[in-house]
Amino acid sequence: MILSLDFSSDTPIYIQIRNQIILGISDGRLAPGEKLPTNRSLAMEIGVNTMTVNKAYQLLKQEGYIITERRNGAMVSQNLSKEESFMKRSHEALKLLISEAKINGVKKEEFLNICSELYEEG
Amino acid sequence: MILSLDFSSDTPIYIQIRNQIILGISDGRLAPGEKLPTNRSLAMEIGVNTMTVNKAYQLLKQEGYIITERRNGAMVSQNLSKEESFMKRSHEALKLLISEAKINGVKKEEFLNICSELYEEG
Amino acid sequence: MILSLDFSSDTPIYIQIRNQIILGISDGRLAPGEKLPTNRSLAMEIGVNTMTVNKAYQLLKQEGYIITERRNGAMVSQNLSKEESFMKRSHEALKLLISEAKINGVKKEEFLNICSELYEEG
Amino acid sequence: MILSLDFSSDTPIYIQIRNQIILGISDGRLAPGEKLPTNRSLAMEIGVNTMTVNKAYQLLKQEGYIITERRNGAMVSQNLSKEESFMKRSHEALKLLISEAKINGVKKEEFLNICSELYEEG
DNA sequence: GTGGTCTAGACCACC
DNA sequence: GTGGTCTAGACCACC
Repeated sequence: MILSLDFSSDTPIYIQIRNQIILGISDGRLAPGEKLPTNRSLAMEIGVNTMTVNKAYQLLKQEGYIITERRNGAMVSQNLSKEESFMKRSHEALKLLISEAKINGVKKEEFLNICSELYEEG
Repeated sequence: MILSLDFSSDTPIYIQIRNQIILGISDGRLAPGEKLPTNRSLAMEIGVNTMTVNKAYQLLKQEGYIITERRNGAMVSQNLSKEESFMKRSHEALKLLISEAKINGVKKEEFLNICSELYEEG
Repeated sequence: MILSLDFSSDTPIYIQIRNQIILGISDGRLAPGEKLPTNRSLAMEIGVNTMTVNKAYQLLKQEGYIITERRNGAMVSQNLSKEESFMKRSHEALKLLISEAKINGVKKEEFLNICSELYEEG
Repeated sequence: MILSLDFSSDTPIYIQIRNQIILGISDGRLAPGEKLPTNRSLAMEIGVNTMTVNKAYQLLKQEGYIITERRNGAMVSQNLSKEESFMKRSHEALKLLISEAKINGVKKEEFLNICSELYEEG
């Protein structure tokens, strides 16, 4: 799995790493139970410090997307949480995105179609 | 129009101001062509530095949501439909939200229903 | 407020800092709304790296005990969360402590008395 | 006696083994004088290294909960009452738990009731 | 001035 | 060998 990072972005690198891994899980490039690269190897590969990778993994672990074991490294969580609270948490962000879409003249049907396609994609 | 800010949030204040104004435009509290408060008066009202308001306005201007004229201050843009720039900007964020929803077990129908409701709301 | 740290302990320093601050809030040495030292000043004072203090503050923030603002530094949260979920989270740790007490011949009344005293203390 | 371990927990395996054995002694599943499995058999059973079991046993021995003899393997200690050493060891942990409970709005009566129930349980 | 992020190293506990 | 912690620096965004 290849991570595409933008070092000049405002989004911190560890957040970008987190986001990329979430996208990977969502579209199936990373399967539940699959091992992730070690801190060191991923850090080497993408040219960042191990602390930065560690921070991303800590966040993903805390969010329940991965688990880390001292002996086996990190792997994608096997029972992804079906967390009811998720939509509550992301409600505000979604509301903002939809408001922007509306202002930009995106009709409801159109917006739902885009969402539908993105959902199918991965 | 009242802006609700959370000073202890991770989201920078100028981004919060921007977001609130976008929500206001979307739900009709701010009409196209309507004048926004001056930097100074808004800064006074919400208790922040004028530079912070200025930064929010600059961002909104750059995104095409408002127009600023030296004489008249800022006002909501009157032709707001430019789908393409929006979809380019927001595609990534929407994709991430949908990916997270999927991983958390939110079914497509359910997600679209929520979007539909939020679209109707404001 | 003075923090007593044990650098030779197995408990990581950032956890010790967190624990000490929780104790301080509990016994009133730190009042809700009170400002905490800045990362830098606390780090200097106790002779650790700013990252270590930062990690402790991040944890306390995430647990809802403090809030951090970029401009004002960190302060004790003003509405401490009355979180119902707390006893659920700490149930296991309490169960273990009580089991140890029992094995060591501490009678129920005695244990409750100790708890009662500790509760009054701070 | 079955040990339930969580390999993805932050708590080291040898500590989890120790804790489970303490819980077992407390609720009577393990009686004073009862023999514990050998290092090797327990290690096999739960799928860990013998060193890990050994470390747990060493800790339990040091805390006075079990006795190890070269010939007979390990067994639950027959005289388990040494209040003082326990209270010294656990005082700090209990104090912290109670402080957190207080901050989270758990009243003293409520806390004592929960302790009382847990004490009866096992 | 503040918190937040990041680097290039290092050491340690666990297994 | 692995993740976790820590240091001594540095720079940046925000305000």
